[in-house]
Amino acid sequence: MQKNIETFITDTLHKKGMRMTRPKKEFLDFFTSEEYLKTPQELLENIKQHNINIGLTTVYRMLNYLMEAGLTKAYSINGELRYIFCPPDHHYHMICVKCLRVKNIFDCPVKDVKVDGFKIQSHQVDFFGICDECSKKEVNK
Amino acid sequence: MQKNIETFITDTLHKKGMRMTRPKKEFLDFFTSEEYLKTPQELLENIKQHNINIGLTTVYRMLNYLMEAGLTKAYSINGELRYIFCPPDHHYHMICVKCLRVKNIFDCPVKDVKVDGFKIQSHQVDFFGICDECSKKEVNK
DNA sequence: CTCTTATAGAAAATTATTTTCTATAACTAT
DNA sequence: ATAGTTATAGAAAATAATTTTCTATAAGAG
Repeated sequence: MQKNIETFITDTLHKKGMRMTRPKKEFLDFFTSEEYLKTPQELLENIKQHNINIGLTTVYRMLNYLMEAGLTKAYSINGELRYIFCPPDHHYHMICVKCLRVKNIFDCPVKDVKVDGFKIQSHQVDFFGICDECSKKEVNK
Repeated sequence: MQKNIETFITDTLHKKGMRMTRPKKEFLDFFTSEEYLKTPQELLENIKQHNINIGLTTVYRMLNYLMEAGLTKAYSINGELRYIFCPPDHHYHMICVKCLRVKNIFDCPVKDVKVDGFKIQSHQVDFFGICDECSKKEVNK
């Protein structure tokens, strides 16, 4: 976890009277630098593989908190909810449909416009494709 | 449900050895013309309000089937999975963040391109905003 | 119209998620 | 630093969401 993200999240927590603790840090340390869409279970397992012990409840609580804070996004893939950390100012996702790797894309060309009677408030653009590594693995590219 | 959609889905079902039945038709009749993101429970309730009786299991089975067929999309909103029917050739969604109304937008300006090592295979663009009706209801527009 | 087989839906089983509870640890004020 | 206050972690229990099982029924083929 980059220092600035940790500081940012710690400040956000404090504004709500919440505390930055070891389990939260351990979770964020892993989650904020994870590149793949993961289920809560997978996140816990991955973290435990690093010999770090936190509870599943903490994973759920952090995911809920980060979702509310707009710092995480959930995708329903094959009936499973999978999560990815979203840096504060990201706009696009590039998602590999094979390995579920996600890349954040920051530059946003879309302006505030009115479409078909709707005032645009926010937007998300998600591209689904094959990442370079999965391309290499393909027999029939 | 428009005739052409029903025919299209019936054909798709038959290709898999599945049958078009009264409960499936009742569900599709409602779901394919529903404009708002709904939970499975809500869909069932709405259908029952029309004095039509189908089971929750059928709702889940149809949603799973339509998701697989690419004819439905799920959004995780406030921790709830909400579904919307997607016509075969839609590309964009306009989603009202207040009432969860969804409009399909068909024209797609995005081409097959390679971005940051990813070959784009499909994409989705989801705009979140305030629909015209919710705009009218707002005190502070 | 008959026959074969997918189906609906109730109930049970399973899975995912949230809540409860209490010892512990984080921050505040001394 | 240290003591006091209160949010917290995480296990267990509770709940909610979803899937599976099972069998009478109905769809569609011939």
